[in-house]
Amino acid sequence: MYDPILRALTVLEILQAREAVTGAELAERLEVDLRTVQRYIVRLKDLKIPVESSRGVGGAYRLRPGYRLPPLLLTNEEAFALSLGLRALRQVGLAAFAPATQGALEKLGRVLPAALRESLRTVEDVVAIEPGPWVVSTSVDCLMRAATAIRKARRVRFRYRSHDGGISRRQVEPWAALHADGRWYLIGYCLTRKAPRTFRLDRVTELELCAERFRRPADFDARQYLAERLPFIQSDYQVDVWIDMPVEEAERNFAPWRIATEPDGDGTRLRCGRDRLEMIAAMLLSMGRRIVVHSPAELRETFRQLAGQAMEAARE
Amino acid sequence: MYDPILRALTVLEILQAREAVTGAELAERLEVDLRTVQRYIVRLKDLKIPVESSRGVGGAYRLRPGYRLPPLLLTNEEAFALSLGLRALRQVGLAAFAPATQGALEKLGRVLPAALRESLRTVEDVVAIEPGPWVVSTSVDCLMRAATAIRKARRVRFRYRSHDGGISRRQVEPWAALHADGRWYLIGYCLTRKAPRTFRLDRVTELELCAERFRRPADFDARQYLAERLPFIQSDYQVDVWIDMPVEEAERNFAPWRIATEPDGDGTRLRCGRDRLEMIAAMLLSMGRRIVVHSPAELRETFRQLAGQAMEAARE
DNA sequence: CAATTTACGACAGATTCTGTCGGGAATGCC
DNA sequence: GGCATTCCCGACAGAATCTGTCGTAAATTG
Repeated sequence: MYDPILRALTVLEILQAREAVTGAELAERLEVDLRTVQRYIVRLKDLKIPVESSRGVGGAYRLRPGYRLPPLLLTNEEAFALSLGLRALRQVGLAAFAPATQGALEKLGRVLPAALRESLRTVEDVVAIEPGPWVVSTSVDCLMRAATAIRKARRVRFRYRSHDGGISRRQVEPWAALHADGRWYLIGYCLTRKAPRTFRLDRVTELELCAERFRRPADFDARQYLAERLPFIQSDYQVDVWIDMPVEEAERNFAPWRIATEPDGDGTRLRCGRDRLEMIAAMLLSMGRRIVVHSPAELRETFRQLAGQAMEAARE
Repeated sequence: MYDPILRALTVLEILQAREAVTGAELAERLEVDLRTVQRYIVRLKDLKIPVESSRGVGGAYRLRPGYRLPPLLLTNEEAFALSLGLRALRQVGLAAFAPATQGALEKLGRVLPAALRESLRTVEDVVAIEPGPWVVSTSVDCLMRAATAIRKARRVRFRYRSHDGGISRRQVEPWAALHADGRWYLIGYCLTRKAPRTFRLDRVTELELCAERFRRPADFDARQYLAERLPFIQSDYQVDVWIDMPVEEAERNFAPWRIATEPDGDGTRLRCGRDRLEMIAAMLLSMGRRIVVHSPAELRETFRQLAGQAMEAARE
């Protein structure tokens, strides 16, 4: 065989695959004379390929360490975003990703040029992100499985702890995974309850993918669905009050807090589920508007108590 | 120049660097005839290098996608974390990073094996993150400059819009950048005011690095500092009340909301800055504990009003 | 010091490379 | 359908590189 181009590329290939290789080994592999091998080495060196060589006993040729992996071509901003993004995972309750984020950062650092490695280090050393106190920790594995099931349109089954502590087994056709207000939610059709349901992923355990597939409802908008359902997530009380406030203003004030709004005369009807009434009552008071309680009856009692406390505080 | 090995490697190099390249361009670059270029292409194909070619208008040579860059060795979890992290940037007010995150995702996709590319796509297609309504948008450029200045211990100067709307120019020795409660803060020594200061990055414009360097205070703990200062950030009122609640419980309830706590007899002294008193008054009421107002005087009036409103709501 | 490995110039015969020429296929646009 | 543009390919003869052999040398290790 007499093919110089092929041989040159073969030498390069062998050098990338082996830690070290002797001239004799290359000669045998290429079926050429040792002198010819030496010439190929010189050719590669001429071509700026960093071949290193050592003489004497144990002597051999090597490629300069790291040469085998070329750089990943990211911009400075992209590198910054990747690094900061890994940090921001704590903000969505996924601090458990820490080992993976550390690993990813190290590996990225290995394939990026020095300048971009600097950006990674800047985020690492300088920037801090504090998750809010309402952020709930969620299993990384659980989220990843759920996301995969959604993508592959595969049913899932899991144990679910509802808000009152009861445990049940569910089988679900998962439609979407979404993070809001510090919690991860899984939305889908619950075959166990025969209705669409919203599950908090921090209450899900033993989530497994089933073999069965399903067809997702067409035009399903997860954000919209959750925005509508979230006010009524399982709670001890269903609150229903009227407030003397135009619906546009009410929307602005209440919708972000998962309180459903609906026009009602010249005011607004507010509805939501809550486990405790003090917070919602206090919040309504802070608006400084007239309020009419429709339900629950306990809410009137709560207001009576707040009134007493407020009078006392105002006195002293 | 007559050097076939060099030419073969040059063709390969150009193909890796360019999306597509015509025979004419290669011929010009290599200073050879078009026919020779065609032969080099055939040689590379013979050597199993996946060169693809198209004829006619817009015809050119390309390397098969993905061939140009070897795989980045990430685990599935790491790939998921990287992708989800980019999504989570919206949770810290950095939606403006969107072009960079898109670019980073595409580039990662190019260097990852198909299975991991699948993980990237899963996050892209399936997972949603909704930032809370209190999250404030912040300039990416501003944050990156600030972070760089901190790392290099370089002074910065910028225009600052304080909470009451006043504009001032500041020169600062930046110590830390930190995200909390939906906002980015820059902590440092303000040379203009001759004291440590905390700035909200969304109120900073025209931030530039200066040539001067500085020495950061030893053992500066940004988190600790911010936790202590945040309750008293510029506000219209400085609230000071006592609540009949043990300090441990008070810590649990109030510290997360940027309210400073301090033991006081068998209760707790609470202090914080606030622009409006209704919310803090309502929150205090919702604790159902006895309250004593130290300041401001207006807070007593606020409680009186809340009492009236609560009585009215309890009635009907 | 001996054995082992890399390093290199010179020479003549062997082999590849190159431009030119002529002919063809595929694609997109007017 | 015609035209312009791009890739595809065999044949030929002269130009250029490649190869093994030979002799000589440097560096390393035990």
